[in-house]
Amino acid sequence: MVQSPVLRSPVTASDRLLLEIQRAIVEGDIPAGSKISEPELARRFQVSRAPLREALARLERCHLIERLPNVGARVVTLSVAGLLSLYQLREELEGLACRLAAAHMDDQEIDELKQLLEKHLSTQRVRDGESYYQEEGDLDFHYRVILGSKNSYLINILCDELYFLVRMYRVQLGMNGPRVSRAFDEHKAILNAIANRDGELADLLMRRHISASRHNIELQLKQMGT
Amino acid sequence: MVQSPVLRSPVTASDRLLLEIQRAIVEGDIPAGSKISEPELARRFQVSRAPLREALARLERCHLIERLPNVGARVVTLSVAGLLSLYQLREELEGLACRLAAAHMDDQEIDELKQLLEKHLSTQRVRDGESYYQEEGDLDFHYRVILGSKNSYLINILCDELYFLVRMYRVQLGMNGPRVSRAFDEHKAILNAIANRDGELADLLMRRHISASRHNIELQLKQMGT
DNA sequence: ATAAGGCCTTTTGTCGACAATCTGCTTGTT
DNA sequence: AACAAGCAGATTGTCGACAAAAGGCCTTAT
Repeated sequence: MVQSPVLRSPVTASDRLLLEIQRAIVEGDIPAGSKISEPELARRFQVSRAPLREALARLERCHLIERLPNVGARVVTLSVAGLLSLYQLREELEGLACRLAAAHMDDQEIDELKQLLEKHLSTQRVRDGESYYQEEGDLDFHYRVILGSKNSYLINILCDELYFLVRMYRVQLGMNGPRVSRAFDEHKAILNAIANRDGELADLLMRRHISASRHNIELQLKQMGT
Repeated sequence: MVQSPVLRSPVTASDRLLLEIQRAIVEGDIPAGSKISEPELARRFQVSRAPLREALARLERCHLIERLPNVGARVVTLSVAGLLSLYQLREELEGLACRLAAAHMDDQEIDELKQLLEKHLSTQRVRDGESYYQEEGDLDFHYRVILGSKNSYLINILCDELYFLVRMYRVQLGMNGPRVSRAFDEHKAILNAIANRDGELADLLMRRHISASRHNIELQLKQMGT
């Protein structure tokens, strides 16, 4: 089984490029919707175009850029329609992941996940309402559950192909509302269901959790619009 | 909205390569599990390694090959576990696609799909039990429904990333049983549900349809094993 | 004034060669 | 005889340059 591209440490130049450009796009350092100039990026990162193009191919794979033949690449634009499509998928896929995780995670993995949540709780109390938790911690929990499904295709789609786009929406729309503590409780409920081997319940709770998260971002979007 | 890589006619050398190698792998012309030699393929298709590597990157994207840094690419191996994972996902995703299609397909699209089924029926009657229907026609129906969902991420995952692997399993395990006519009836029932705007029912029927198809292939696999 | 057409510049796609890394074998040692 | 170290061959990753295509700009005709 091949390891996830995002987890393995960068061994090659294009690996390093991928991580750097990924971060730059997610953080908005390279603005959404902007054209990508291969010569410019090659100069900026001090590499030839060969590894750069390899990295661009992988960026396309995680939906951060769009390429047209003989025209070039462009950073994706964020939209309400895109957000809805994305979260629609996440609801379905992460729901499935929960059902599978309840069946396939062993007791040790569940224990480790419990400990992770406890760590989140303390972190959250120390710097309550901090966006760090929302950005990394939340996704970390989801990450673990997805890995627990043991379905390699599901893992690949969620962790490699959609993960960064989700982060991009969150970062660029400034997710830092009061949903943090609520999200934590929801995580705990989901994990309980998994620990009880109640896949159906975990599925349902995860769908609600993601649905609530989507609502939250939609609100943020409309708030910005007015 | 960027057009599907598999639909657009090949404009560049790597496009052409992708199609040719895709076919070769799906049909077993390049055997499952075999190592991919870049120099060899480059000679075989009369191109340099640059477009070849571009094509390989896209082949990895649709799960037909697996690459390791500094080691190279290898055609995927087919396994029961892989098949189950794949069909698990399809059930979920194509179920969702049906629900969305019932909501988003317009009357004209539904009419066209009805005509497609009629065409399948006549084709099936003429050369009944032919594998052509099973290979192309069935996937064609699924294809249309997926496109009808209007969810670009869902379309991308199913039509670009999983489609060819599904075909590979079917072709290499020789799907040509008596399921053909039954599958046709199931398609008709699904389409009816969509036409009636009954997304829930379409979802349920599609899940059953795929589940039955999975059972069929599993049977074939076990039959080969004994 | 506007629209069509052709040039020019820039960008993308492809090529062949070089550098870095891995694989398998030989060789030497315990 | 078994195992480790090192070497040779081949393969992958990267580079710089060339070819082909797209987009912009100017000219020209209506």
